[in-house]
Amino acid sequence: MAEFESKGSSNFIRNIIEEDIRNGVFGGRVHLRFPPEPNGYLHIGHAKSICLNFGLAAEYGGLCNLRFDDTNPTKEELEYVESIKEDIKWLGFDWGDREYYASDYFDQLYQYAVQLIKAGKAYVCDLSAEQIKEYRGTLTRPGRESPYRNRSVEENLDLFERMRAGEFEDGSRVLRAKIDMASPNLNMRDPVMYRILHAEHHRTGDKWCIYPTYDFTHGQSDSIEGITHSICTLEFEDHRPLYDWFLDELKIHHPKQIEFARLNLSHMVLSKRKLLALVEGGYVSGWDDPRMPTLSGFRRRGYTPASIRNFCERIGVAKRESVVDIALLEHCVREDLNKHAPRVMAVLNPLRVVIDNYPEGKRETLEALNNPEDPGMGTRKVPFSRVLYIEQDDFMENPPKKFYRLAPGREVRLRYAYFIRCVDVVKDQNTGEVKELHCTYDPATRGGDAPDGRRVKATLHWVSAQHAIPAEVRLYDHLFTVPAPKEEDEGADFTAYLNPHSLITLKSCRVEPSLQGAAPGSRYQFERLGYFCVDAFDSSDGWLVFNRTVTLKDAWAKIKKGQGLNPA
RNA sequence: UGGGGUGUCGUCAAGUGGUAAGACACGGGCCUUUGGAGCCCGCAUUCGGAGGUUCGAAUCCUCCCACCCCAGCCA
Repeated sequence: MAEFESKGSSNFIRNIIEEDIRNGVFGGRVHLRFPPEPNGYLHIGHAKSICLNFGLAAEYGGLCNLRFDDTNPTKEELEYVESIKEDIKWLGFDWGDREYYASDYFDQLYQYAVQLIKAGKAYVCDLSAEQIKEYRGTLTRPGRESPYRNRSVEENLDLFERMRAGEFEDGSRVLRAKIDMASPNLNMRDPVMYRILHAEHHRTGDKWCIYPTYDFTHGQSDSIEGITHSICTLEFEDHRPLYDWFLDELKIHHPKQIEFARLNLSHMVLSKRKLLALVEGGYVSGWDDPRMPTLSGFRRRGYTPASIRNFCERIGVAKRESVVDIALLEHCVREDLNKHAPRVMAVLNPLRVVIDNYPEGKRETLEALNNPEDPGMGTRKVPFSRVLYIEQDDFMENPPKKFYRLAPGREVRLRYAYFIRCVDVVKDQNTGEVKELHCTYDPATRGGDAPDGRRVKATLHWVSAQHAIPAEVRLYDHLFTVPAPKEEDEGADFTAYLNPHSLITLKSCRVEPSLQGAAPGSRYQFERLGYFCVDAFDSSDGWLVFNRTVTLKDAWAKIKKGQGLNPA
């Protein structure tokens, strides 16, 4: 029998799981979980973890739970749990009825704590936060034992019960594990298990005024759920000995923890702190600003769930910290959208073109392919008339080498329409700005083919002036100008690298009439320009707003850059 | 100067003693009614460095170097 149908390349986590299955560890079961804290929005880094956990579970015929690690009522909110669930569903994963909360285990956790107290492995400590810090020692100096470390089991039990009963103030006492104040691993220097927090929890209300720390919750929660492999990020590697200690002292099911490196994306920041700073500093319009790396931002930008899943598969999983080039993500959306997005013509910066020899008042309906990649997507009608708009960038009065679009005297093809030749250029008297082009068309080239076999170097997109719909288009670009927007040594912080052109709003665009009534969120390819989607919030029946998801690969832009011309 | 990790192409990343996959990016070509898409070719004599073991090392050993994480009653 075939080993495992391996999707993508192998990685160390797959290797571990496969070996465990082979050896019958955990009875061959694979049960994973995605454990977010409901204190913020999910971003693409979380997507990596979601795809990993849910993907691995599906791959090995296992299960993946969704568990909210909600142990800190002062930071967590219902709004976040809702957004997290929505984003996971959008990404395409299903946790079935296995929606859990660490807070569901508060009673059990309390019992575990009592069990450790009774075993002489935990004690109530009256030291203040500052004192605990002092007693902890440093990286190179061992800590000192708390004077409360050797209280009797009875006293500890009594004090802990009274902590729970609300007799003490926040911060006045904590429950600590009695491990080793001299351990080189600071996590083992009698870590805090419970703290007093008179705060209302979004799920348990005011039932508790003591809350377990993450360290005393996470491992046991995985254990309670029968998780086999607890996949988490690198920074928890140092905590593993502590989780092992709790699980072993408690003598309960012991999942295997595996750590991997979190995702970093070039030209972007992914830390919660920085993302929050972007939102609060007004650098972006919110958590779902299309420039944000949040799943809600990508959704609004027009990214497809499939493209993000594919990206997460392709970046791989490893322990070395790395920065993935955002070009790979962009490649993944293009790849998906190229196959599925209907094509349409839209002119972002209109330049008026009058076809001199085309009858005034005449209108024709031309047929256009909805997707050359997929004939099954059919065709549509596009109106043509005497006055058109083309892209300003598609005309140059004095074209440089390699520019083979429209220029005085030059002939080009209008996509699905006719060959046209530029015969005159109307310019603003004062500014010299090109206001309008006069062209002639060749009636014999209807549809875009010349019966005499003559060729043109370029094909331009266009819209009929009187039929086109006005629209707003938002052009998005990388949020940062540098691959790794780090903190500067002095002065500037990471916001110094914000790209001033990350959003360009165009309000005099013209799109072909078939776009009338386009559904919010629907995605299109604007031929020769890129992929765009109807903004789900700002677009309405009367005013279409499009977000640029990603540009098409642009050979001309590259040439321009090579020639040192303004990339514009 | 404690402990835990990591170092393979510009960027990710396979590789687990038998003679460096793949992807993105990049360069070149073909094709083209999107300068899109697609297709083809090229792209690490070398795996952080230095020694060593071996017929043979990115893989084993030794030493060294660099980078990341840890001193929250955050997760």
